[in-house]
Amino acid sequence: MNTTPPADISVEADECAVRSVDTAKVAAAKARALPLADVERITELFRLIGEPTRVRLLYALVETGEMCVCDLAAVVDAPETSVSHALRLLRMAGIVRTRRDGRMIFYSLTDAHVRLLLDVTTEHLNHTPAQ
Amino acid sequence: MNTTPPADISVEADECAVRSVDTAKVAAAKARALPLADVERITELFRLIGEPTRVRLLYALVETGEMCVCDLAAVVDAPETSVSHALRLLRMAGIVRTRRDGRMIFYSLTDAHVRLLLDVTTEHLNHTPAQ
DNA sequence: GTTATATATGAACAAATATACAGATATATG
DNA sequence: CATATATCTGTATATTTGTTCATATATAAC
Repeated sequence: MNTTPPADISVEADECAVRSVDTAKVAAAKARALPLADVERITELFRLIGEPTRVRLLYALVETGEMCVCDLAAVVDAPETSVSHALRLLRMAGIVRTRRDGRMIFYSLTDAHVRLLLDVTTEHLNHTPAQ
Repeated sequence: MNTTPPADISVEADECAVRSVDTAKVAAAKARALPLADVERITELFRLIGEPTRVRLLYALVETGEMCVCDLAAVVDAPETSVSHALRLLRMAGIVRTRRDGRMIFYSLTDAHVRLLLDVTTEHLNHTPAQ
């Protein structure tokens, strides 16, 4: 390995001199890095799922297909206003969609993507005891 | 309030009376709901991935296998202290693991789970134009 | 031993975010 | 029309969280 190569140390010409040890590896990682736009979309998706109430709302939709706001509020035992705010974030991100029927608005998952993410993760947790 | 319940409306006996429209669906969703411990673990995982620097760090590890802190800092162009803090969160959650070699500490993904999550999502984004 | 390097840790501060309350909108019903 | 219901929206606040700076630890080299 590159355990003792002081010959490999380099200083980049950026504004804030960044040291790197394995220059080739750094260059390769930079070359294959995700475009910023992709990073933002991925981050936004995971950030939105990463909150307890929203996870439970999404999971309820996975299980039931679609539900109205007040029923979702009943499932997660939270005020309808809070649930409405949470659903709005998920809807604006394209994670859930809405269908109006009279006074009620039914929410459902936009596609199978989030369901897959949750399934993969719950499956993984079943095989990985909590640390 | 509870006088003459029109058909399906019900009021639960909880502390903060929660209305529900489709009682059966609510009951089913509650019955199939994730255990709280699972909700917490899933939430924590997605929350940790849901931040731009950490996404980029994880993606760099996906691409290169393992890297030391200063090289990771070079890749994401952030101060080494920030990267160290970010990596600590990922390590405490069991998402990455460390290997010491001399003065340097090499980080890598603990298992294929996060790689799968990122792959599934980037694949999905490729087929879903930004809204 | 001392010095230099690589990383970790603690604390403080600013920015982001979830939550709760009040009020607004939209639809249904009489 | 007026009233009730289901949901939404705006705002304020309290909590969370990322970042930065200073300091500490651990290893290596001298």
